[in-house]
Amino acid sequence: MESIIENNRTQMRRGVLEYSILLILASSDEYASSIIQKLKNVNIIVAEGTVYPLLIRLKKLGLLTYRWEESPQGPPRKYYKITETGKQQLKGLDAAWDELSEGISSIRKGLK
Amino acid sequence: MESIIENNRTQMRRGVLEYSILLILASSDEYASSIIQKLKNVNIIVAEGTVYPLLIRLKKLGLLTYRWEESPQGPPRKYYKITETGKQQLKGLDAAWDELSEGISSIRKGLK
DNA sequence: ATCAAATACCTTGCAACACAAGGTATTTGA
DNA sequence: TCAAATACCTTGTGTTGCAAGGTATTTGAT
Repeated sequence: MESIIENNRTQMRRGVLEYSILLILASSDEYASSIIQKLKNVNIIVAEGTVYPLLIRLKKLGLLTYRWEESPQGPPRKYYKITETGKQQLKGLDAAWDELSEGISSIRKGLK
Repeated sequence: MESIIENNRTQMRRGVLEYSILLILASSDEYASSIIQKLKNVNIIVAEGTVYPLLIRLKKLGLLTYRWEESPQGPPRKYYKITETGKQQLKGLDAAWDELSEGISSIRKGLK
C-alpha cells in the first residue's frame, strides 16, 4: 500500500540528486555521511546506498575528485571536491532547474 | 556521448511528470496529444510513449476518468478528467513540490 | 585485553519507469 | 484511391534509487 504522493516525492527527489550534491560540494568539500546529513536537513532525504554509487559515478565523469582525511573518531573520511569541469556542468544544471521551476510555475498559474 | 546536463534534465522532468499532468487536468479536461503539446509549451518535453502509460496508470489509481469525444478531424479523442481523489492527491503533490523547491533553494543560498 | 557502540565506507539485487521505435485506426482532401 | 494528418497504444531496453547486508576503524567501558 504505497501512496501516490510518497512515490512522487521519491521521483522528484531522484531528479535533483546529482544537482543537489554538486551544489553542496560547490560550497565546501564534504564526505559522504556529511552530504547525506546536509540533504536530510533540507528535507531531501536519501539513502546511503544511493549516494555512494552516485559519488563514484560523478568522480568517474571527472566532476569530482577526493582525498582521504583523518577523522576525530572512527575510520578516515573521503572528502569530495568539485572540479572545474564540475563547476561548469553545475551551471548547466542550474539552468535546467530554473527552466523546470518556471515550467511548473507556468502550469500552476494557468489554473484558478 | 551523452552530457551530464541533458541526462539530468531528463531526470528532473521525470520527477514531475505525473504532477504536471494532474496540474493541467485540474485546469481543464484534455486529451493526450493536447497534454503533450501543453507540456512542450512550457519546455517540459515528453514523448508519447511516456504519457500514454502514465494516463492509464493514473486512471487505474482512480485519479482520472475519461470520455470519448468526436474530433473536428481525425479519430475520436479520449478526454481525461481529474477526479475528486485526484484533486486531493494533487494537493499533496503541490506540497511535495514546494518542499523540494525550498530544499534546493536553501542549498543554493548556502553558497557564495 | 576484549568487546560493544559509533562512525564510515561500499556492494548486490530488485523494482520502477521514461523513452525510442514501431504499430493501428480514422478522417480529409487532392 | 491514396497520402497526410491526427490520434490512439504497446514492447523492449537501459538507467537508477533503495533496502539490505557487509567490512573496517576508533574509542571507551569492563
